[in-house]
Amino acid sequence: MKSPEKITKQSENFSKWYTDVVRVADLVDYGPVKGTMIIKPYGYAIWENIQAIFDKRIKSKGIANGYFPIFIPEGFLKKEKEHVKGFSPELAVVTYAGGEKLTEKVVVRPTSETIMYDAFSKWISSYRDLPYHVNQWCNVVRWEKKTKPFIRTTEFLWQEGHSVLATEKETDELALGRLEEYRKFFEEILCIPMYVGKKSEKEKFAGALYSTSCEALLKDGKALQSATSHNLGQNFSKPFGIQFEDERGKREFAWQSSWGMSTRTIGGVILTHGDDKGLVLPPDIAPVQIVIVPIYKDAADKKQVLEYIEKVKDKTKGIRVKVDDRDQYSPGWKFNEWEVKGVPLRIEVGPKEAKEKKITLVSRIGREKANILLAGFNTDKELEKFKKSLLEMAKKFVSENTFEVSSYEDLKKVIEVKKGFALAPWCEDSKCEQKVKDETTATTRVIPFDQKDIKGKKCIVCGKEAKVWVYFAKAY
RNA sequence: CGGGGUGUGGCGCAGUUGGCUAGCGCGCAGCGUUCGGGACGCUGAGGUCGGAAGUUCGAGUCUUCUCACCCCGACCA
Repeated sequence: MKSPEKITKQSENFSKWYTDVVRVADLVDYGPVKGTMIIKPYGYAIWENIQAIFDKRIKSKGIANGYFPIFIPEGFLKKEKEHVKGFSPELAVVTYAGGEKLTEKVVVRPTSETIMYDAFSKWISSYRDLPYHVNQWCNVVRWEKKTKPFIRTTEFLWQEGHSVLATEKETDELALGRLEEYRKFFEEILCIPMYVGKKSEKEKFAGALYSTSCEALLKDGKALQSATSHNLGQNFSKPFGIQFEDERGKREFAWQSSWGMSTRTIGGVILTHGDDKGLVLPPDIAPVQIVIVPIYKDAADKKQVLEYIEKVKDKTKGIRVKVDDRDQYSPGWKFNEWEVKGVPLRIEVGPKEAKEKKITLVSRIGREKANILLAGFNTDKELEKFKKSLLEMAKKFVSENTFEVSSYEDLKKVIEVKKGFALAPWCEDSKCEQKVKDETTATTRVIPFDQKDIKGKKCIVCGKEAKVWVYFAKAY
């Protein structure tokens, strides 16, 4: 309804700034159970926009949606031993239901591999059934110790896509293809540049052959794993018995991939574009893309201004535009309100504009006021311009906060002083990775796909021959 | 789980060595004046002070226990 509260400055307390923004912009409220979050209509509208755009992209690849149960027999999780080991500390388990103690405990899904793959084993029997894909939009529950709205919550919303393929090669291609779809989505729609690559053994998904990820560099220098795509190999098809007969009649275990993106993405948007004024939303996902604030003193002005606004609205067909004609708030109050809420463009219309057939256009970034003729105003062009500068700003920030390092001292400096990403030569030994984590709390984020020449480089931790370049950063 | 902190109307807070009708700002409702960068006046509604037990003639205030949340770690696709 109203946002009278001030937002803590980013430089004072970044963490407080974040929680202030999500609350004051009316995105969420805390739920009564620790770590849960109520997504309010304005926040949910952002998610719906993300869903709508990405869902369309999934379907354009010929992948349809399905829905699997939220309850999973506990035994399913146990079939893949790394998977259960990875997830058991954070499971919510139902032991009592319908007034009775359950003979087999039921797990609230933390992810759906197991319940889906049990079903797949019944549905797939021939190479003609492959590739098989299904995507689902749903909620999952992970009982995390430390939570933060959108970034890490006990229950969150996501899409999880699951693919079953015949060969390793196809699975590699699929997994990488899906990751590239995420990367494009983040860059084109959310204006967030991503580092993409492979996860280290230590950081991979529990049960995967390997994992790939999109990592964002946020305003506080931390990394946010924003979407992942895994090659699960035959790790699940074997325990779940997903087998098919190939062209020659030979029975083979299928290859699998899962890929997902969650409401965490909204946290990434806030932490990439937000400023001391509040949210800044990329136009494609903004619930309100343009807000029109009428300005008038008396009834005669009001009539004239509102009539003129109808003409302005003719120029904004097909986009999400809102006219804020609430009388109880002053124009200045409304300006601030919609800035907190991250609306990309604002149009101010008063008697002057109405008379001169003009509008006053103000961007959420920059905020210089442009007094332009209505006839020369093109919404698509303006929103496109906004998007472009948003992405440019984010790209600039990422490149300014990514540093190539050649020594352990440099790495520490980047993590602790400069607060950013460090690209470092690494021997791929998890002991070295662990040492960095123990001493700096930074972890390996991704081994980028585009590897520069590593010949002759030494691992910054142990000094032995380096095998890859890897990004280190503190992670959310 | 370890360290630190906070719980008092919707939000932010004050409340003295225990003392009688628990205050303030914002927000909310009504009326009036305002309206080009968070307007103002008057009137009003709203709280068993996180919970439990105890000490006391008397507890927001003291004691013990407990719960929740926040920050920093640990843990965690």
